[in-house]
Amino acid sequence: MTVPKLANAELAVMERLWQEGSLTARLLREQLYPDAANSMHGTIQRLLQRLEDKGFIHRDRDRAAHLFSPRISRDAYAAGRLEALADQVTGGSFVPMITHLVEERKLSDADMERLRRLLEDG
Amino acid sequence: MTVPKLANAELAVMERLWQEGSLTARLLREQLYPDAANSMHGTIQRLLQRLEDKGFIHRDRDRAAHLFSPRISRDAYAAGRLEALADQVTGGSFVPMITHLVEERKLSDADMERLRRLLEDG
DNA sequence: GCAGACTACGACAGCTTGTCGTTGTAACCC
DNA sequence: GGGTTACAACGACAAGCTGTCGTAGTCTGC
Repeated sequence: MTVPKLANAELAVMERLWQEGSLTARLLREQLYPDAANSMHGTIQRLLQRLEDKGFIHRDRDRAAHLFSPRISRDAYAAGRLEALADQVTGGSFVPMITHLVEERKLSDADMERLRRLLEDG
Repeated sequence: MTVPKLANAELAVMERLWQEGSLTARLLREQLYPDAANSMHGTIQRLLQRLEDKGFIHRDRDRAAHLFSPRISRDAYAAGRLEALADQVTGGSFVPMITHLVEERKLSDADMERLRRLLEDG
C-alpha cells in the first residue's frame, strides 16, 4: 500500500492543513476542538506525530512551536486511495468502477464533460 | 456510508462468491483454507453471518447446508467504495482524483481509450 | 434414534484509533 | 536567575473492529 489510509481524526487534521497550507499544533487545536479542554493538545501532538511517521506531513522545527505542512496534496491522497481500492477489488483497473458509475448515472453532466475534456487533452 | 467497507477476510469470501456465483459454507472453507483445521468452519460461518448482516450476500435456507450468493456485484462494490472515498476526501466529486491519475500517467493507454469510448456513448 | 454435518452464537486476542496524563524542555517576563 | 507559560515527546489505555475458536443446538438420512 503506497498511500496509507488516514483515520478520521487524522483526516480532519489533514483537511485543515490542506486548507491553510501550514499550521502549528496550537492553531490546529483551536480550529478542530474550539471549546475543548487543554488535554486535546496532547491528542493533536499524537495525531501529528503519527501523520509524520506515515509521511503525510512535514514538521518544521525551526521555531519553538513546530510548523506542520502537508507532504501530499488532497488529490494525490485521493488518487492513491483510489489506486489501492482498484488493486484490492478490480485487479488494478479503474475502468470497471467508473463504468459502473456512468451506467448508474452517478456522474453529473458537468463531471462527464470535464472528464471528456480531460481525456481528449491527454 | 451506503456501501460498508469489507474487511480482508470478508473480501476473500466475496471474491469466491463473485467468481463462483454461489457456494455453501463447506465449499468456501475448502477453497479459502484448503489445509486448515475444522475450526475454520466456525470462522466461515461467522464471516458469512456478518456479510449477511451488512447486506452483501443472500442466504438460501432451502437446503440443510445454506447456499450463499452475492447481493452486490464486484463492480457495484468498487463503485460504492469509490463514492465513499469521493464523499470523504474530495467533496463528492470524482474528477479531481481521476485528473490526478491522468496527470501522473497512472492510466494505461488502453484504459484511457476505454474511458473515452465510455464517455462518448453516455 | 444415532452419527455426521451444519447452524448459531458467545468469547476472546490482536490491532488500530482517539484520548489523556506525565515528564522534560524551550521561551519569556520580572 | 526564578517562576511561569507553552510546547514536545511518549507511555498508557479504553473502545471498536476483525479474525478465530469452542460449544451448544438442529437437521438429515439411514
